[in-house]
Amino acid sequence: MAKSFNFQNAPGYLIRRAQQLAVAIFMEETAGFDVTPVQFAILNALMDDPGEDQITLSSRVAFDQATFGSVIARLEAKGWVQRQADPLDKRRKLLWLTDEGEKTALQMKRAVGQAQQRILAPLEAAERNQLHELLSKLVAGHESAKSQPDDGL
Amino acid sequence: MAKSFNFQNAPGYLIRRAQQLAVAIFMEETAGFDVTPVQFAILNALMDDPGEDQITLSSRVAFDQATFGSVIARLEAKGWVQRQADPLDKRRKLLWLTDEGEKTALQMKRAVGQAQQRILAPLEAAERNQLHELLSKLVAGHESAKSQPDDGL
DNA sequence: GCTAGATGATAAGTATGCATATGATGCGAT
DNA sequence: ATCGCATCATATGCATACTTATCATCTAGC
Repeated sequence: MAKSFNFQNAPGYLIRRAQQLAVAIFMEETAGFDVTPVQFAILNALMDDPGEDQITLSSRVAFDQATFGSVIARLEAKGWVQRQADPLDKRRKLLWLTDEGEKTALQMKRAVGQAQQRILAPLEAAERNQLHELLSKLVAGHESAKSQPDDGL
Repeated sequence: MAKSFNFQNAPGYLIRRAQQLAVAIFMEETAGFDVTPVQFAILNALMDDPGEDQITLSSRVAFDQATFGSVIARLEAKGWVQRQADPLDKRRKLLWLTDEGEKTALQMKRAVGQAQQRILAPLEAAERNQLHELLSKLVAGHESAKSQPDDGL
């Protein structure tokens, strides 16, 4: 019937829609904190690894380094993150959570957890596990393919 | 171990990563066409429904209307889309593919199809179907929740 | 017909997301 | 020690995404 590509069934389209939903739900649940998914991921990663440099941290949260600086600047402006030059390598800037940043991040955890629940709400428990495994496999597969140029396709 | 939320296992994080991968693969496969996933979706939708107005079309491709105008402007600048005021309702601008736009969109189809294949490459055939169904259910579930309970679809 | 509210489109502002370039710095080889 | 190259951070530019506001136009209700 349609001479066009049925984009609504394409995985790329479904993934984009899922991403829209996930972000919208995250923003709803964390309304009042003035935080975005990426900003929370950064705060969270900094809780586990304080003093990390921007490059290392940006790769940990799968974020491009170009935008990363401006995101950090916003977190710094909110008083949640501190930036400090590495005395051993002046190219680097190391990052720490402020006390305020850590306190706020911990307060957000409940809302973020509820957002993750709400994202999966339309699925049964078994289906949630399935989706998690499939997405993990998908992401992991492409990540290993990226690092191995001749992985045999 | 970690006092932080394990964001790398959160569905929101996995969906964001999947979206990054999907867009990157799309751009690789369609390199040379100078097109983005959203732009292709618009061209594609216009093939099926020529003469649609921007609001209707933006909801069909799940795109916010504010950005939609600028995307259309880029497609217009490339000579792929024509915009024309609706004589029956001067608020509306109706959209058509140009001959060039239609020709190019058809040429892109193969590359887009290959991108979709590559996105799913890490999964087995059965898993691809599973993922498709789970994402469809997820998206559909949130869409019905968003609309009125008695909207009858 | 006239006006109040709804609707289509655009504008402005913020925040990713990515590619490329640039400057500062570190490091290895000579 | 210095030169060449790699690395970290930043800057620039484009393209989504979303929110709110504004303007023009349409339509309903009277």
